[in-house]
Amino acid sequence: MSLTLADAIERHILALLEEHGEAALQRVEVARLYDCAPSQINYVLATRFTPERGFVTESRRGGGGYIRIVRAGRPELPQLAAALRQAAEGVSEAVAIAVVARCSASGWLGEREAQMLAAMLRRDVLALPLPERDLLRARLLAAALLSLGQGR
Amino acid sequence: MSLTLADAIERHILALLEEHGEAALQRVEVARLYDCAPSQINYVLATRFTPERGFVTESRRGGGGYIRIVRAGRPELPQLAAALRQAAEGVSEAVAIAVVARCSASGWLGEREAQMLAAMLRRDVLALPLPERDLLRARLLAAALLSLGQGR
DNA sequence: TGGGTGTTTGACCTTTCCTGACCTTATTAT
DNA sequence: ATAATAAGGTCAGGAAAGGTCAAACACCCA
Repeated sequence: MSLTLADAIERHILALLEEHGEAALQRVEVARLYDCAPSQINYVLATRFTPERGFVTESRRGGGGYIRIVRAGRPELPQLAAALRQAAEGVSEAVAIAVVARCSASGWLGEREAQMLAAMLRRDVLALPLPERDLLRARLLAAALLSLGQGR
Repeated sequence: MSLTLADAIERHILALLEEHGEAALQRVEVARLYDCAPSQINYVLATRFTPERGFVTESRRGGGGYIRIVRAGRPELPQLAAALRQAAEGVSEAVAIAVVARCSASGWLGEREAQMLAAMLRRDVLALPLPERDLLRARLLAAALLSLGQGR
């Protein structure tokens, strides 16, 4: 049960989250603190603070750059979104419309939100050849539902 | 999170806008106030007070010169959508976010709708190679805004 | 022992910020 | 008129972040 560097950094970030409700950090600083390559921070974010696990990250480059991690709120929608993301075969237009309709009916999506989503997920808007199109649609739907899970 | 010089100047201008409905300033004065190069003001204007974000700037050179910044009126959704669709180069993530923010600020998009759109238009969600990615983003954004324009 | 999974690094890239040298335009003094 | 002066504009370039990706490494476990 060796504590890897990645684990240590994960705890570091979790502690910050616990204490302040959000974790704001500078990549180089954390890297220096743990004496590792800066890209190691990206690895930790990519493997542990993913949307599937209920985290949202935001960052800015350049002078005064930063990385911010926050917890996503309600668990139900993110789970639905995670399921969608794992739909490796992608999501057809018909299925997507059905999902949107169900979310709308149950109150998760407003009338306008549902309409907007449906418009964006159309075949002719995505306009990609078929294996990729359904995959993209799945990613879009997942991103949309996930984003709602984080309140605000 | 470090406030950069550009951020500080942005706030300065926003405060003026908030207070007087417009911001009229002299480039050298502001530069002196923040102890920076005058061209820094142009940088702030070029990156933050753009048409995409709903600002209009006007200026005059020579003696008695000035810079004036005002908020633009409410954008017309169908026209915005048409412009987006015809953007031959596509739409970068930065521009897309700016457009969404502007529509949100002007009341066309609700908070949740803006959040959802921003999440869907991210690079890593679209996940396509670069010429196509920006084109797809343009189509998605246009479809979304247009769908709302229809409902009126 | 060999293959798979997860970790770590380093080289290279993109974005953002900020300045300084040089240019253009308007006003004012001669 | 012309020259001096007083604005603002442009652009290239350097510095300061964070991002990406492939390759090397490490640790299981059949």
